[in-house]
Amino acid sequence: MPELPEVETIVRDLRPLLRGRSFIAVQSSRKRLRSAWDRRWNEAVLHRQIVRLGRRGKWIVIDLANDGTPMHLLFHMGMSGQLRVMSSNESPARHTHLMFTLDGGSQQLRLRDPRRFGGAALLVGEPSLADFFRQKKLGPEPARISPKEWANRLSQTERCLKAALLDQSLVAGVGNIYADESLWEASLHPAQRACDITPNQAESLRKAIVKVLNRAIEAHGSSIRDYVGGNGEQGSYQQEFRIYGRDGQPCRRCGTTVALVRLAGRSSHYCPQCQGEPGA
DNA sequence: ATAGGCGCCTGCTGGC
DNA sequence: TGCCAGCAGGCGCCTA
Repeated sequence: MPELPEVETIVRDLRPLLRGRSFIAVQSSRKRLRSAWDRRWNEAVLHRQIVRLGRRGKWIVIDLANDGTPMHLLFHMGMSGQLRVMSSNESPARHTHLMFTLDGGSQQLRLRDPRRFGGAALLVGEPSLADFFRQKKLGPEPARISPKEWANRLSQTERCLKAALLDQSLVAGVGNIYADESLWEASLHPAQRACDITPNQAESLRKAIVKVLNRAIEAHGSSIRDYVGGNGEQGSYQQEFRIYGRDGQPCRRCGTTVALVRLAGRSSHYCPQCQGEPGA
């Protein structure tokens, strides 16, 4: 589930709750996560000050103090992940896989992930954080990419726009919801070949992505099923969807019935009128 | 080398 | 009412 706006919301929620604090105990379940947690890390993260919380693509990055050697605690939410600070008294919800008890003992940072497509990792020293993301082939942040580089990246793939936007190596953080929302915003058809669009279209798409992601962050993300922020609260951007999940309903721009197709193995919603047909 | 398909998991929904 | 197929916000591996 969580795409860039949801992950950013989790980070913003957790930052004031975690910064400056440390873990005094870690409990891990035996269920294997896609990004598997090594039980030896339970000990390694203890008693280190949490220095910084950030985000890269859909990854949450927590820096721990470690005498000059970098130590990064990473989380990925997959499709159904939740990362929240909760009271230690609260009994863990089903599918809670990691629990980090905070100093003082009364609160815990908990990772819950029913589908287990997410996970966590600890990077100590080398490989560096940059190497980790290089190995993952993680592309640039949408807000940082230059118009020129963006147009260049799109021009180099024959895949359809929808598949290109979902490719984390082309641009980091966009998932199925915000790909559809951005393509609608830019009036571009999801099946259009990325290399076929004009420089002007590429630029309007870049702006649309940044605009949609920023609006979603302001709304604390989209809560469809599982998603909640780092404080357990739901987002509200699902109320502002222009196209995602609206198949069969009238387009908010022109009233034409919103269509649903399958592209890159994912459901893709678009308006046949104002997003045109590819090549048309 | 690139692009598409499948599998990994659990839970919920809709149709029969 | 109950069952089961199909589908869900992601991503890595395999194949053509």
